[in-house]
Amino acid sequence: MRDLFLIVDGNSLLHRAFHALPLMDYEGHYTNALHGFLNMLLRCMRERKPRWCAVAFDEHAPTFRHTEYAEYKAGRASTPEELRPQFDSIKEILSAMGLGVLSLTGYEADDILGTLSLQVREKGADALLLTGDRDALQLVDDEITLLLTRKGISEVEECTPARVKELFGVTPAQITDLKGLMGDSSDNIPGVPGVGEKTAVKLLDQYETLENVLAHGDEIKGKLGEKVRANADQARFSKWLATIKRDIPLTVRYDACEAHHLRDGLPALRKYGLMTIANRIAQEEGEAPEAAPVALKFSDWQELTAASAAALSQKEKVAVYLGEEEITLCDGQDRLKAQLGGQMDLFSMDTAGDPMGDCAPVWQRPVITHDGKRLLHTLNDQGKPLPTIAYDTMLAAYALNPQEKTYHLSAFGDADASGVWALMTRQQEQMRQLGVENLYHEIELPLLNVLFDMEREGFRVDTDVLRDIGDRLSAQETALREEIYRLCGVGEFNINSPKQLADVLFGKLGLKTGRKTSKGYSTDADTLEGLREEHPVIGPILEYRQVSKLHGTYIDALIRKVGPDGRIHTFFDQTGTATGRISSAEPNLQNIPVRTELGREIRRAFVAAPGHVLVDADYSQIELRILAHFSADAAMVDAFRQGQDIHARTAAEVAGIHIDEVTPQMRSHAKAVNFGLVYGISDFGLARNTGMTRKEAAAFIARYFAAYPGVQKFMDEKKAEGYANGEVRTLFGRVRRLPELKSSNFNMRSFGERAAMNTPVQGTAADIIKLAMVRVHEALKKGGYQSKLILQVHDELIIEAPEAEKDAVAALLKDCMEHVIDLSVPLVAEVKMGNSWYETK
DNA sequence: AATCTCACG
DNA sequence: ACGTACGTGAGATTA
Repeated sequence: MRDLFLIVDGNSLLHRAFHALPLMDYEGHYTNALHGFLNMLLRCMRERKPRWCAVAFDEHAPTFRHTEYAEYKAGRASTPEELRPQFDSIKEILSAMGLGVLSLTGYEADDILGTLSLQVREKGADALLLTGDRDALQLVDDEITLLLTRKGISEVEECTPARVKELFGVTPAQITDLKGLMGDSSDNIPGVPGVGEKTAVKLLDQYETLENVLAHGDEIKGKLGEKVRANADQARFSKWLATIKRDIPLTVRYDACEAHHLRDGLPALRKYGLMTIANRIAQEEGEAPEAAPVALKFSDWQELTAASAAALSQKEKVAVYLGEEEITLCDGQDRLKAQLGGQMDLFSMDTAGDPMGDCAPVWQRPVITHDGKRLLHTLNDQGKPLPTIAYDTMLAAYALNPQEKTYHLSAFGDADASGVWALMTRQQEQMRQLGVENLYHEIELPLLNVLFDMEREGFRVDTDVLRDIGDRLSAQETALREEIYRLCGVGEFNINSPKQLADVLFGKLGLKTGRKTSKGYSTDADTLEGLREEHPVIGPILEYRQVSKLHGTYIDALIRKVGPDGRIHTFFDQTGTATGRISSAEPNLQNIPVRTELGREIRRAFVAAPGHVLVDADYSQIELRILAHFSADAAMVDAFRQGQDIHARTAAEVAGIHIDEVTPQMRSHAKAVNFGLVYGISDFGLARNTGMTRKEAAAFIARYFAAYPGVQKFMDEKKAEGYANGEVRTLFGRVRRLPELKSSNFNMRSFGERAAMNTPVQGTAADIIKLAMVRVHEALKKGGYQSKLILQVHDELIIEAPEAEKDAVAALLKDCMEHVIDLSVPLVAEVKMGNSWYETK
């Protein structure tokens, strides 16, 4: 088999990858084109196994003169802001992989493809071209094959001379002649006016080349002949424009294009956060993946035995990583490994009946983990002693960037204990530089243990209550379903299907349509609410939606989650949100219904254990208080210091009246504005939520800012800060990066601006309640209480307390929450107690 | 797997 | 002019 040289049009492929993939960022850098490009390139190399590979790029000569050529170039769109830096990155990565990176001043990538493919053929090898640019089809012959990307970059099509003939009706060599005649509007090539594809193909069929067509111009009859003769020069120029150069002064060192050193690119790939690609290459090279890009020399892996574990447990700190199939330990020097299920594994780490035996001590040491909460659960489930988590690389990674797509260890390096150790050494300096050490040490790390305890405790649920409600909901569902079919009179259909429902409402019943979705017309509650008066079926549909949602999400699903201990153990995700909030999943206990009476009934099932009560405290208006603190706006600070009804005060300020004169409607609008402020206000959003017109909303906002100039200043400052630094911060220094602000897309930028205004507020609230949780947890332990924190819902904490402790614990909880930090306005927590969550509202 | 809808703060 | 309120998770349908 002949050797193969893969030659890639870097410009074409990178552009296509950029537009085909959504923007993603890694610590403020865009890498979407890198991802797409490398995946495509590596897939191609895996399939075709070329001996050499080179990637060509445009390198424009500086233009001094205004030439026709420069004019033609100007017709092309310039490179987007987010893509430009990715060109340097890809060149760096490709060079590191030992692949050729080719460019020549004054020439474009396709000229390099043209010239190099010819040189390769002369050398007696085959050339394989990879590009998304159909112009390159002219280069195809029996020894030069072209792979053309399709559907963005997800597929490639192999183009042989026969295929070209099929597509264009001419041979590859005739493509330039074809373009000379018919032109190409996408490339600003004029061609001969009035000559289209059909005519051009016919002419070339007869005369073979453009030159021959022109030479026999007088043979061509009628209007066509006139046009060809009149535009001969323009046709020649067009052909020249369309012709890829095949003789540029290019010298390629083949030994610098050998495609067998991909592994050398691993550090560069990791540098740009391209972990999936790096890991795949490491795996393909059939070696243990390389150590993380930090100069740390680990000795070889040793078997984890009683003796070696005991030796390691003498060390001050040990990194532990619990993999799928193995557990690994590392102290920065030695590395131990054991297969789970083997003789010496996690589950025999302590000698039965002798917890201080020679294996156990390793759990008595402070350990370094990646997702220590998970390790604690595993050990706890096995009845093992629980170590102190001295450092957790997952939480540090979150403090460094709360917007990673995943926090799996493999996304940061090699997935074992030595990877954890190496990651830690890297992060410590990074956290110092970013100024998030305090956030990490004082809030995130201590919170890990609090959340572990909360997950372990769980929330007691009375399934009889749930089943009872479930039965009632089932009956309602059936009745409503029948009523809906009757009122529609078009037979049975699936009410849960937005598509079928829209067909019935907007098609068969002819109701007027509202908002559009990507598939059709929206049938969401907002839209239907507007149609309530139009047709009697709307009411029952809305009710049916509510009932079936409650049933499906909060009855059946919840019952399945109750454990043998009669309690639901949620999972608190400490690395899931961009703002610093925690989220709850499997099941989500942070969205249990409360806003409607029917839904709120479900909270009757969330109960305290016998002899216990629930102590529930929630912060009053914490986000607006934070806004008052940040903005130092006199009127807003004053309102909170005086303990006024903030929404009524807002209405009064905006209307310029006394607070006692505020009507319920005015208060409700003011409330909507206050919500809007926290979300990053816009007239559009406010109008959508209040039913005002956009103009009215804009006027309302203007009056608001006139009354609260400090708030306006704060919003402006946050936006400016976002643009200047590419990030905003919370009161505790938590960082959120805002790459959206660099986008050329208006909507993306607007989104970035709203996030710049919202994140400091929402994120500071998250910081505050997290710190309060750490304090409450600590205070309960110190006070010797049996009471346990069991749930957090963003601004609300729930403790399950023995009857005897309830009053003391209620006071403790309120005190911790209100005094966790000193702001310029008071923090207020309202405490309620009851036997069920329903009763604490 | 993506989309729509809706539950919460 | 553009067209979304911020942050989440989950179930059902559809592709």
